[in-house]
Amino acid sequence: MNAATATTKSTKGEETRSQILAAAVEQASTAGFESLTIGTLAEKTGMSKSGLFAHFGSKLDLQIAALDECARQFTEQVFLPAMKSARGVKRLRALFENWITWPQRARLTGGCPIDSAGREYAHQPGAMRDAVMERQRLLDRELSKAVQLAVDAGELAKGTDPRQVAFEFLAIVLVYHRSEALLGAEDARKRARVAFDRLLEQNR
Amino acid sequence: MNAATATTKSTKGEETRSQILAAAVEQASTAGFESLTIGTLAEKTGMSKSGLFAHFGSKLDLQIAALDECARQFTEQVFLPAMKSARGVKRLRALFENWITWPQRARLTGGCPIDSAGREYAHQPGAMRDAVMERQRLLDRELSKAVQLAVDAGELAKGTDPRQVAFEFLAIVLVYHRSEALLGAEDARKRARVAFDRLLEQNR
DNA sequence: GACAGGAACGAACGATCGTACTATTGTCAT
DNA sequence: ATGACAATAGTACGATCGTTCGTTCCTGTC
Repeated sequence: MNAATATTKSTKGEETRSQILAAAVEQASTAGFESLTIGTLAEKTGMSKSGLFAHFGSKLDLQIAALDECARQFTEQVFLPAMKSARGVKRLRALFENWITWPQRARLTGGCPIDSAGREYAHQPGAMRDAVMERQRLLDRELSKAVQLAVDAGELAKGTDPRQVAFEFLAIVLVYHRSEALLGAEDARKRARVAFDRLLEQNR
Repeated sequence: MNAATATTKSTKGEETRSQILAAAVEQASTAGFESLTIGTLAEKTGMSKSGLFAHFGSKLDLQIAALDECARQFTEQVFLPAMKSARGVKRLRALFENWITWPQRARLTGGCPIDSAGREYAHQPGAMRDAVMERQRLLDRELSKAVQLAVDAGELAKGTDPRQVAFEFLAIVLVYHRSEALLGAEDARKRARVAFDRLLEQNR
């Protein structure tokens, strides 16, 4: 590799693989991970079924790879940027704002894929469920930690239960993503922000 | 029909049709409406594919019928019972409590099918989406109305925005159904109730 | 320029999908 | 009891599913 893509070493295979995953993530965001299909994905990427299939070895592996890619994008575009804000309420706000604007910014026309995956596999045992719940748990922990930091900084009341606040934080995010289609993104966002402000206010 | 099932007139056909729908609702609650399959459903009800198919005429009609059945059960088991409580906060509480305990009471092992449908079709145009969103809108309106009654009764503050409260009400319900699988039903319910109490408190 | 290895393709498989037909069974008013 | 009609079964169709296999193409090394 002489002077390749500069940022990342990438053999040809890795490159097309990530193209496939990009298509898969978009598909999953609109119609869910269960809708991922070798044939459809092959058509969307202009490949043959077998050529695409070879990158993963099984449909399940493809689904899991797509889930990982979602998590990676979430970390990169929602979580890490928020970490640049000062710990405390400011960071919580950044996290919230990044999160609810993420699908739009990332051109995930179908909304938050994390939401999608959570609902799809919550009640269906298997490898996907395990993977989803592990991610979900991690996210919950990080969220609680961010709340705790706000408490430590004295920006939220001493007695605050971080996990309860994280619970309600997630509640607002979920209902936002749900209501977006129903109320329109604008109204939904306004309501979500009002709810979030009150959540912070309440625990101040 | 001499003295049939007493409560409902029901030809043989209608009876098996409702059996099919019962199976469909259960299936949809765990794996979503998109997972409904003529073959699987036929096997589960002990019928032939063609025999089952004849009841609906198309898969789409089957899905819509299953959705209607969900809505019917919701009305019957969640909404109407709450209407027996005195209007105001008491009724809101009943609505909330009935809602979060509904899947368990109705043996919908996969959680709230309304939640399922909302997420599945929010971003996918078509007849199912239209049907889901119509139901969703109706529910939203009824919920807001119930909140308004609490305001009128002086149990919530004068300036309260009923639709905002309905929004946050729904937020808690959604996150509850999501977290149930993650945290266990017991913890999730506790957190949901805390959140709900605070929502009421806040607007008092 | 020959060669190796990775990457993509084409064709085919058994299974299952939704749906259309026809035939058989069951139910109910007369 | 019989005839009409609703309810269910049987069979077959084209399409698509995930997957396998053998072949071809591309790329970089000696």
